[in-house]
Amino acid sequence: MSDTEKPTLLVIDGHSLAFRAFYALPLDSFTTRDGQHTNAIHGFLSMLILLLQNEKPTHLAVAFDISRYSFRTREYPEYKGTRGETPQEFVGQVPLLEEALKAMGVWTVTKEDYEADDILATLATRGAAEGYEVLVVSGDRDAIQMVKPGVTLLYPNARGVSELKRYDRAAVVERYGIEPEQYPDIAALVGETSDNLIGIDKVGEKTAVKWITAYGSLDGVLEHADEITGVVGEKLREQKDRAIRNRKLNHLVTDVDLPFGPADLLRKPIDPVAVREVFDRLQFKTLLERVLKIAAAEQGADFVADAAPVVSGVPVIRKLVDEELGKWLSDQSRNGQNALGLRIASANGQVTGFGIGAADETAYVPWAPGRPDYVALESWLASDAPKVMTGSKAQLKIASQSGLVVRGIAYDTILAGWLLKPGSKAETLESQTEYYLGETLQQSDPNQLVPETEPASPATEAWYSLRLSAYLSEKLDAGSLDVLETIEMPLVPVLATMELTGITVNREILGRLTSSLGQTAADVAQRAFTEIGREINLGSPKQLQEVLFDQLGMPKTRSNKTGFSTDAASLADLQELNPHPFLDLLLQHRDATKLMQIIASIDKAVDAGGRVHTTYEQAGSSTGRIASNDPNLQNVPVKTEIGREIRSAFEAGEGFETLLTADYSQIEMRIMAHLSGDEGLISAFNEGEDLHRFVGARIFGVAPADVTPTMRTKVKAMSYGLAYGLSAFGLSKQLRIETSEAKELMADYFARFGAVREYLRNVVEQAKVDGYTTTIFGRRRPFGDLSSSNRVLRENAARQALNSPIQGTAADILKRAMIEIDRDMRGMSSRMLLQVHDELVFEVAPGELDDLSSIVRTRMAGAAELRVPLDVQIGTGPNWDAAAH
DNA sequence: GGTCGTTTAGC
DNA sequence: AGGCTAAACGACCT
Repeated sequence: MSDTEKPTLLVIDGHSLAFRAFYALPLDSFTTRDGQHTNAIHGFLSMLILLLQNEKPTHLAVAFDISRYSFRTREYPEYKGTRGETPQEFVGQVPLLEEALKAMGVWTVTKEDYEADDILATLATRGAAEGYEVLVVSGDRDAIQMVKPGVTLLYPNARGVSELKRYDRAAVVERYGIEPEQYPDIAALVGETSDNLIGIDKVGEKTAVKWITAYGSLDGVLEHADEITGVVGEKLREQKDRAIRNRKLNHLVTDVDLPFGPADLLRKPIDPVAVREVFDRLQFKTLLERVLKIAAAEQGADFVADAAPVVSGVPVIRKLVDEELGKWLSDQSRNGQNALGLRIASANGQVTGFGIGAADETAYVPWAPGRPDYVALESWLASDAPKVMTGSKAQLKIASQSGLVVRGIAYDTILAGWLLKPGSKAETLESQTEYYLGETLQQSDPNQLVPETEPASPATEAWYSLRLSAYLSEKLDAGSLDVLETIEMPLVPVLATMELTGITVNREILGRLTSSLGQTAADVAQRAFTEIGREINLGSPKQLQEVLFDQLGMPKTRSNKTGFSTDAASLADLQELNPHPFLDLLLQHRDATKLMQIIASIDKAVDAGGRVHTTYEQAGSSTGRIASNDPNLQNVPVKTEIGREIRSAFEAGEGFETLLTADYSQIEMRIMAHLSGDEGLISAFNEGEDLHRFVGARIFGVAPADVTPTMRTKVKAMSYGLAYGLSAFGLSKQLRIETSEAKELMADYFARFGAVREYLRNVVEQAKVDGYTTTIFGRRRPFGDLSSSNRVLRENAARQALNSPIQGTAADILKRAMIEIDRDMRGMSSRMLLQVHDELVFEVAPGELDDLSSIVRTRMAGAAELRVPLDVQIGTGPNWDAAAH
């Protein structure tokens, strides 16, 4: 803005514009994966962004109505009375819109007893008087009266809110044939349906304009009412009170008592971190980019993705040879007291160098195997001197493969960031630097042969890791920091070793299974095609729907986004209502192909040494669990006979005696017993009786010996379902019983185990107050939607909240056990291979079985002090299936 | 080639 | 209208 230009004040009627957007954009295309509708927010923000770009306002505010009641409804209760209930889908969007506006530095203003348009009129009047160029955005026609020199109205056209028509004085005259201040007089005569203001019968815009032009104002028209001839004249005289009332109500107040003036509405800077957070939640990608671009243009390049990197603060990189390095390391770390940032650089799986970051200095040491002068470096790496890394597990593995020992990894910013925000997308050093520090780290672009910009040095990266750790530690609460220090960090080398070790897989077994399954699949498919008289792709839900619902005319199943569900439960329902051989064949085909897929994913991961190496995702889940990928070894089939055959392909490696598996029995139920303090459940576990039998006996009022298998199945489903927030409806579906019976079952359960219900209720209540849940070891999971006005969202959040402490505590417990077991196994040749949520798999070296069994049992059982014992089942055998129990 | 939705394997 | 995952595939868009 140059000195000669006037400041621009932009004021927007929030509700009217958002509401217009709500009806202009299709609800379905603007809904997040969680079911939150966003069409009104999207429409509004995209309009706002255009305004920011085109109008470049210096001052900006969005006014909202507090409720639908104002001084107008007090004077005339029917005012706006024709408006139906505001749709819930809209109401739920308003708080989120306000959040987004806050993140964008936009003032939002309200005033009790007034409508947003009154605030706008007041600000417009004051703004024009104080020398602002005022732009008013409103979807309410009454806003026309605000137009005057210095005040322009931007009014959305019929198509939505993205195109705004400018009404200055001349445009109003051209469109309506009257001056802006005369508009309320016209509207008073004609009436306004949307406000439930009825006008004079037979008087439309044309007549009203003619009269006002002739007599100057509504008062003039009423004074000369006698002179107006014809039926309309009669109506005017008869109904003039309507016009007077309308005029009173459609007059916008221009002197609302506001605690702020135009000057106070100076725009605040856009907060890129907050904007990212809110827009991510809303799943607005394009809008996010547009906002960040505006932020870059307005606020400088500091924190914006495509902006130039900030280099000013990054210390100079020193290249030090060994003796100097040794001194430098000990100086910078104060003899290993202070943590230093570390980045292990590599190419093609080979270490190429080490970046080290201290507070004000950084160093880079290129590395090649076999060079003799790394004594100081290697001794520092192998020492307990604390090191801060970002993504330590992958780097540790590479170092390991290059024969380097790295110890003392005290902090990983990826894990810290995950504990702060579990469940968000996996972070990288680049994304964390940008998100938390607001700076851009140049990364090498693998798609560019000749890079335009030099990627950041590992030394710079190490320095950023160190800075990030300081920032994150400040953000983390004590409990999360404790989880980081005592669980997640010690687990890193344990997982790294497990990944490097891998597990032996017998490919012959897999091969045999694949060919037999392939045979079955082809066979079943042929028979299925015969049944329906044509060949389709059985894997295409779309083609299946055609066959099932069009060709075979079966009853429609549960609907989903692409039509009707064809999942196993739906097909089972169909089989009951409308038996057909095709259904069964289809299920068999699905079964066979699914197993083949799983086998293929394992088989193609077997390395030259006959072992598969999964990668554990330590910082990905929302609850604290570890995930396994590439291949996923946590979903290897087990429930069916063929599944167990697949498991039998996982064998003890050459030179090892046997596999050993150890798992917790009913750990989640035990945690629930502990957390709820339910005496009934606690005694069930303490007596060591079969849990479901014990609970069944209580619920059905019979002796434990008389609990039938049917009763046990029901109780088991019930118990497990509780920790997931299962409803009576869900239980009835699963057990294929009547909802009424499921309800009774739940009532009986809670009658006997009332503390469980009490606990589950409390978890959600407490989470609503705190905004997060906690495991018994202090791991947190945040929840924002527990008070959402959107029912689906709110109830989903409640179920997640009641499950999180249970699932999360179970995850904590096994992680703690793994750390202890790994420590106890030092010096042994046996190895920990796999983790499957409540199970560990080991490879046992000759002669170590007894020792290992005892270590595993002791450490797993002792990983937490609960009010019930932790029961550990151990089994051994030549393969994973045989070692199961 | 990327993203979304559906389905299904495990806990 | 049951929590947490990974993966494959089809469908659709660019």
